[in-house]
Amino acid sequence: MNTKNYSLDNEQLARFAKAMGHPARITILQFLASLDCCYFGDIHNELPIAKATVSQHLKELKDAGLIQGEIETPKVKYCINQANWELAKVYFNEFFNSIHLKEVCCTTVD
Amino acid sequence: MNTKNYSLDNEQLARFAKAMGHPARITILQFLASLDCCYFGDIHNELPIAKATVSQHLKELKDAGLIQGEIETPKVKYCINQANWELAKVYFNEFFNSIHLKEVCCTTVD
DNA sequence: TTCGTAGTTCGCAAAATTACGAACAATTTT
DNA sequence: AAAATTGTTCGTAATTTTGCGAACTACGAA
Repeated sequence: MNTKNYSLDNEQLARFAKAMGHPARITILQFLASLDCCYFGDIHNELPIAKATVSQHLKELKDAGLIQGEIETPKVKYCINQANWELAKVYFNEFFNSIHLKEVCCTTVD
Repeated sequence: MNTKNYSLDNEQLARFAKAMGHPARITILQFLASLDCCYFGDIHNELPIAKATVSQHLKELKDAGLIQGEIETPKVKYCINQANWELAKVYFNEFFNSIHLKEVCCTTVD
């Protein structure tokens, strides 16, 4: 993204989080994961957006490594990328569980 | 964001994920959580970016509900919003754990 | 060969994100 | 009163994101 130095782990976690940062993409991931496997058209049917936009969201998920696609002419089959899915799961788990909150320090939420 | 209808849960999860979708914000959250509490200046020292930009990132985390701030003149104290932090934890856990992958369906990652 | 199906890519527009320096407030110190 | 400290807000710029329709590719069917 830029040349600022953040840890690689933080960059990877941010990349996963960013890919999940849109309701359409969350919906796609849940749908895909619940079926194990399906075609573009099935995904498009689940979403209230144009196919060009669905295609873009799928590309972003693919670039982030969370899903993978396979051409089965004339259709395109999509599924979860299991290895990276497990990786993301580990990253988020570590992120949330390595932290043990002790006290509330700020009382105001301005 | 727009008027498309996604489930409220998906919108909430996407909102949390989006807030986590930048390495600077991941760094802030980890730092804050490791200390329980600290001041703006401490956060700024951890990051390779200008204070105005840090302030913007803090605002986004606050808007997403993940942190909270309190003025302690002339400083500003920040900490994790514990209730929403737990909520996010639950959302991500459910998202990743409710899913049981069975088979690999796509072999190609084009 | 022409048509239909299934998706991707292109071109565009609007909006949001990221980043910075400068200006500004609010208090404390000198 | 003047100066220093601590952050936020403003104005601006560059880039990215989101979204759509239209054009395009690739294949199979009529």
